[in-house]
Amino acid sequence: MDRPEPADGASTRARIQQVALELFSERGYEATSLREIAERLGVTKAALYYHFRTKEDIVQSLFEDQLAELDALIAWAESQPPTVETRHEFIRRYADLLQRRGHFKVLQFFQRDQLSMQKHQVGATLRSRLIAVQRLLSPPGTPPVVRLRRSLAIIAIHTAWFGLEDPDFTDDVRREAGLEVALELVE
Amino acid sequence: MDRPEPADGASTRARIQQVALELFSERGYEATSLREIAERLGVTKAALYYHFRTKEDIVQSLFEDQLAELDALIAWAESQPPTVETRHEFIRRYADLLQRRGHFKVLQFFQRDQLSMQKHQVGATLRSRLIAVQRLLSPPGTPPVVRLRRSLAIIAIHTAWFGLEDPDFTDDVRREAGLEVALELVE
DNA sequence: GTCTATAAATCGATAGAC
DNA sequence: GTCTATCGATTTATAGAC
Repeated sequence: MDRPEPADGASTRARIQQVALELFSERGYEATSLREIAERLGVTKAALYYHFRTKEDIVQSLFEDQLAELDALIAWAESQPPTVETRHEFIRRYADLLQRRGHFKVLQFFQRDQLSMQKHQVGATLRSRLIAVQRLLSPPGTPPVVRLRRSLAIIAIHTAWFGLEDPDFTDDVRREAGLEVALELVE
Repeated sequence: MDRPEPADGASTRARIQQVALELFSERGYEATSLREIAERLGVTKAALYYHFRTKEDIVQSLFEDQLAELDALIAWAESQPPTVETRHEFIRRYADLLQRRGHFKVLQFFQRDQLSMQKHQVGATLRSRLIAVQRLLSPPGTPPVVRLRRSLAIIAIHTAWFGLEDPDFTDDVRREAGLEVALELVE
């Protein structure tokens, strides 16, 4: 199944993914051409097509791991009673998920380029999962103000990671602040 | 300065703006071609160029009014003492601004297509104004957790308008819920 | 003010050599 | 696995008739 890894470290495939996420995050998916990705990598456009069938395949590969982990987290939460303890534990696990392997970078790109992502299958799927998270925190019948607060709990974690400009904030500060505010919002 | 208005109601210029915002909001700025805008309007592409010099001019015109009002609001807030009363009044005025003339629709488009908008002058300007709002609510020295809460106050108003899927929510419910949560977050 | 026609550039994707 | 070369489609924008 796996291709052999070259001795020079990151595989070309992984380097394409890394550079693509960089450029997509700077300019947006639609405004980033395969020529630009290839140039920053020092290869030609045609080389990309050896590793990915289409441009869409590249962006899809960026979301895959994160989507699988999010699916598992949602499945866990749906097996639990809808109590405040479950919501607290969900928030903690969601915050862990985002921090692991820089997953928040993919989510930041998704949030800032939502409209481009909608027309791709992986974008529509991630969107539906985020809606599932909302439904899970706010079952039918939850009053509007409480629903808004619980929506903001998730957004608090996102904002802690990529909504605060201050370069003084360390990863630890962001993590702790996001958790503290999110936990009080799902009370 | 003003062009005479045709008798049939909305000027062609205003209809271009309306259709452009619709399509930009559906598919994103980059993925929307002038051909599509022209087709939905029932005119040819060339007609658009009589009313707007470039595609960028169209999107710029969508932000102009809102940017001017936001500038005025920021100027007002900067003339006030940074007290909790000022923050409360700012939140109320900001909520009013968003509701007036459907301004939240433009902001919704901006938020969902941030990356496309960054490379246009009007997008960079709006972004800098939103950062100014944050700085205003959280002067230097504000602890991270408090800063996060105050950032979320603005986001609460945005989310009330275009972040909650429920079609049962009326404009009044959204307005009141947004205000209530935002006000408690800037305490 | 709107049209037809077209210029000039760029894009995603493919063919085939090496 | 990467290259050169190119195809076909689409884009923003313009020229000039009406």
